[in-house]
Amino acid sequence: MDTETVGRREQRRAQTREEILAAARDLVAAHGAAGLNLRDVAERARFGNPASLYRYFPSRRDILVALAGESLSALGDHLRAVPQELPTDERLVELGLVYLEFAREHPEELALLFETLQTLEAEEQVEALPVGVFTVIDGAVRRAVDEGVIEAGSDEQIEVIWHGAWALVHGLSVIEQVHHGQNAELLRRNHAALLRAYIDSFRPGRPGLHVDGRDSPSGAEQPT
Amino acid sequence: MDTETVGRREQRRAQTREEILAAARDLVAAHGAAGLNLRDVAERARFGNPASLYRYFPSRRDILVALAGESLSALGDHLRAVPQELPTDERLVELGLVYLEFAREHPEELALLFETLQTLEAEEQVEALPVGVFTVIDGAVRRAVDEGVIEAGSDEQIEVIWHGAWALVHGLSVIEQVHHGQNAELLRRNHAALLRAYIDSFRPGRPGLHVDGRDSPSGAEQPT
DNA sequence: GTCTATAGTAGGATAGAC
DNA sequence: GTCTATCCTACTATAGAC
Repeated sequence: MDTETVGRREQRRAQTREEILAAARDLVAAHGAAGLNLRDVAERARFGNPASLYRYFPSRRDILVALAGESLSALGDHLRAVPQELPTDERLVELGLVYLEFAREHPEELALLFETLQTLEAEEQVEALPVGVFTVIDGAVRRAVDEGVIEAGSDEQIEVIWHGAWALVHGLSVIEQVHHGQNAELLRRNHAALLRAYIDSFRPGRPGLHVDGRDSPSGAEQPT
Repeated sequence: MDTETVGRREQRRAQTREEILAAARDLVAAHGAAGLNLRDVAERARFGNPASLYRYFPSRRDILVALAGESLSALGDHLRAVPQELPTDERLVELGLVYLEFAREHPEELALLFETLQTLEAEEQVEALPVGVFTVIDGAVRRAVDEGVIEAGSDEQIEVIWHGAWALVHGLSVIEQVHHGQNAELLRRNHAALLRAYIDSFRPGRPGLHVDGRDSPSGAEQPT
């Protein structure tokens, strides 16, 4: 076996895969994941017909999962681009705004990402997607705790806080999408203020978060 | 024209429409809106074939829009069932928990609702959907302001606060869906605590929300 | 590894009898 | 207003030549 030849072949192959995914990404951005069909992908990737795609991906679904992984990775790149040098609380706000910007520019990719997360079991998520991206947020919150910007007494509390932050930010992105006109603008202009308010609610000396831990038997009160 | 006869006919017709929607709702709950097809709807509504559906709805899409309207209406019923007598801040938390419960029990319907909101323009939203439901949340926040539980100086501020609350709650519902196992449970158990923290951040005497109003020229700082 | 051709399936919508 | 029958389109995926 000539390893160099194999290396070239594999590189070429990986490149073709990338081209297919790039074509698919454009189409998803334009028509949504549900509207993606292999004919268009083949055409856009300059294949004569869809059959060739099956040399690179075993099914349509695998293309979408790979695409979701790339989207998550891209989101991670954006988040990591937020300077470490920013004051910790401002950095948290900025991370949120970057997420919102990503959601605004790539709404269909983000929707695909959530759809994919939903259909995969926990272990499959780890296999198929670069879930390490989430450590960026976790790390930022941990730093805020270390520096005393926010107060948290346990890992679980930290987890709840950053999941809540993720929820707030993602929810804002969803609601921004369903609004049109003036209301959307008013809300968008106040995203940063809302993020600051959320962060402030965990500052030391506040009533704070009373986290109900993983092993504690008493659940929070549930309606009906 | 015998108005009574016409009345009966129309009532009968409305009832059949309801049966179709009920069938569609079950199928959407089971397989998602994207998976809904008219053959299954016809079968489940005890029609011999899909053709008859077109006497009641002009297209598949119209069925889905009508369904989204019913889902929003049902959500409104759940929200209105939260007792007015509760202390104002607890009532806000409870409204959030009820939303989360609804999202947990009817995830596909809620997804359809957002999908529908997204595809409709602002005026179409008002025409096709019972958007008055949103006044329940708006009203609850206004009462909190009147009672001094939270502080807000303008209608715009109130709007931002309740849209933020909606975002947080909806985001939590989405993130709950993509989590499996222990993490999901930890987060779910702390939903109420997160909602309380959010509400507390608008209590009087806090740094509070500095809302950037609809007509003010300066936007909040945006990343890059 | 790319092509042509096509199998196989499915679903929205309509025509027209009753 | 419900039925049978069917058109038409579209899509994933595979077979097999080159």
